[in-house]
Amino acid sequence: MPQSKLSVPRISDAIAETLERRILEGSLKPGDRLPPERELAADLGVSRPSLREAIQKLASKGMLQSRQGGGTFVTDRLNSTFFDPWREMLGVHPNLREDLLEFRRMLEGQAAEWAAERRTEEDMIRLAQTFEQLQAIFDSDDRQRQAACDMAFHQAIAEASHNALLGHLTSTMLRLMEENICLNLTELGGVSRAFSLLKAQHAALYEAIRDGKPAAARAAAEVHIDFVHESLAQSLRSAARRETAARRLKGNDFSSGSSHFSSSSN
Amino acid sequence: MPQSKLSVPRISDAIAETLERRILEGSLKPGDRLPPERELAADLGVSRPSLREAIQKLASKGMLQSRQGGGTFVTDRLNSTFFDPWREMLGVHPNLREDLLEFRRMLEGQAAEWAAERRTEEDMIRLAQTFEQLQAIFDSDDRQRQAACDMAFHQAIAEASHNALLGHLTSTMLRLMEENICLNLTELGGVSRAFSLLKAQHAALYEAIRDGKPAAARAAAEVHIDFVHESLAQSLRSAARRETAARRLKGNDFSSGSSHFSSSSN
DNA sequence: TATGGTTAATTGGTCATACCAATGTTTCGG
DNA sequence: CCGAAACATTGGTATGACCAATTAACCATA
Repeated sequence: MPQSKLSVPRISDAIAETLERRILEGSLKPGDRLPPERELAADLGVSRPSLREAIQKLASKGMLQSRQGGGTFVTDRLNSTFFDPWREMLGVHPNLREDLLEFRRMLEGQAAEWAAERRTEEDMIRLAQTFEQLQAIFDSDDRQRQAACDMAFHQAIAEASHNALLGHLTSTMLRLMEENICLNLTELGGVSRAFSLLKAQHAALYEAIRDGKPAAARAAAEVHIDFVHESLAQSLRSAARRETAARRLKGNDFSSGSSHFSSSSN
Repeated sequence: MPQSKLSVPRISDAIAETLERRILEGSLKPGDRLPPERELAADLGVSRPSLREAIQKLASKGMLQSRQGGGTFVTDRLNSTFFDPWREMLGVHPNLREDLLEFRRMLEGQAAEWAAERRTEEDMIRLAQTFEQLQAIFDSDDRQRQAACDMAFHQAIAEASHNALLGHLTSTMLRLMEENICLNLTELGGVSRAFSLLKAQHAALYEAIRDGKPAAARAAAEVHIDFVHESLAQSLRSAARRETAARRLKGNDFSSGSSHFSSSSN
């Protein structure tokens, strides 16, 4: 039993590390097929379940992918996702996106309501600043800055609600949605009417808070989120359409073992 | 064309998804220990190796961690994303408790409303179980179990709302308030009338959800939290009085975990 | 020869069982 | 009351087997 090195820590971790190193070193190139599990397990001197656990680990990191009867392959996109669990889950479970937006609707509605009740002079100064920046930046094409200003505005509202929990959660949530916001703004970029709608919604929200009208503020916030929700859904649908179309064009190819670098990028 | 569908749903993936969902919804709280692998595998109707592969996946995502001989635990990393800083702050700034309760009012109100709209048969079964346990346990004197049942009841409502974020946050928040709940129940222990009030509130909440009345459910939840809020405030006041009196008699002592009202703004 | 279908080997997916090692609990002796 | 030893629990690893999907080889037919 050759268990000289891999014994004390978990074997599967050691295996995963070995494979990961081979991949990163280039010994296993993207698209390559690994040796059969039985053979590889024998080579490494471990049992097949242990090897499989290691493979599962790497597969869940997106570095490997297996096809039953086909083999296990090194994936070609190494870039993404070994980050925030929530972030990853948002990608994996699209229904969580719904939950998140629904949750955000509640959160921002409540924040707007309380902000309209409780905003101080200082709050109003900051709100006015972020609001004007937001309205101004929408005339540019810098989606990044637009998203940043949008987040700043909503964050200012949340803090004007003077509930620390609400402020903190809003901040966390906005960070979680940053990509979505950016995507959404990009998608809406072509539609100038959408932007004027957004500006109107922000204005309604701002004025309701400024004028101390809680119910109106909550309503404005909810209208805004509903609009975001709807347009985000449209963005995703059209993105899905594009992807389907692309897949239809591309067809399928694959070669065994040897180097075959046709185009096939994402 | 062989198949363009999913490449056969691997059962380890299904298991991982199940566990993941339970964690996100709060059924498995951070810090919880899962059942033993053999037992859990039997419960899920799968083999232990498959279960282990699923666990490895989640472990590599940082959601679980295992100790040989000890068990497998849900990481509190998810938890800390939202609340870790808050736990210690709550000790230092008691005024944050106000924010927390206010926030809880919103959260549980919304959860009750959605639960009344969306509860399934399974939800109702679990709700009925936890509800009956809760009503029964209030005749005993075991504050720990009372608090546990109370939390289980509210958690069941949150999960019946079918919003993963709401479920997870409720779970986290309840854990954060566990001490308060215990303290509050102890304080109310002498007042038998208070307990009957609590039972009535729980009953109203349960029945509103059962009968599918969202507005009534939200109202019942808010009434309940308002009552908790008020009695908790009284508890803290009387505790503070006792402490003051004790200090006057004894000089110094470190009372365990009691509240020191420091100034602190905001 | 070329094409289509069938067969057989390869390979990942799942399961059952056994044993080892670390941990936690109980019990017993001091 | 305390500490150490015995025991039970639980995750870690290994072996072997069988199933299902894929791939490649083969053969029959046009």
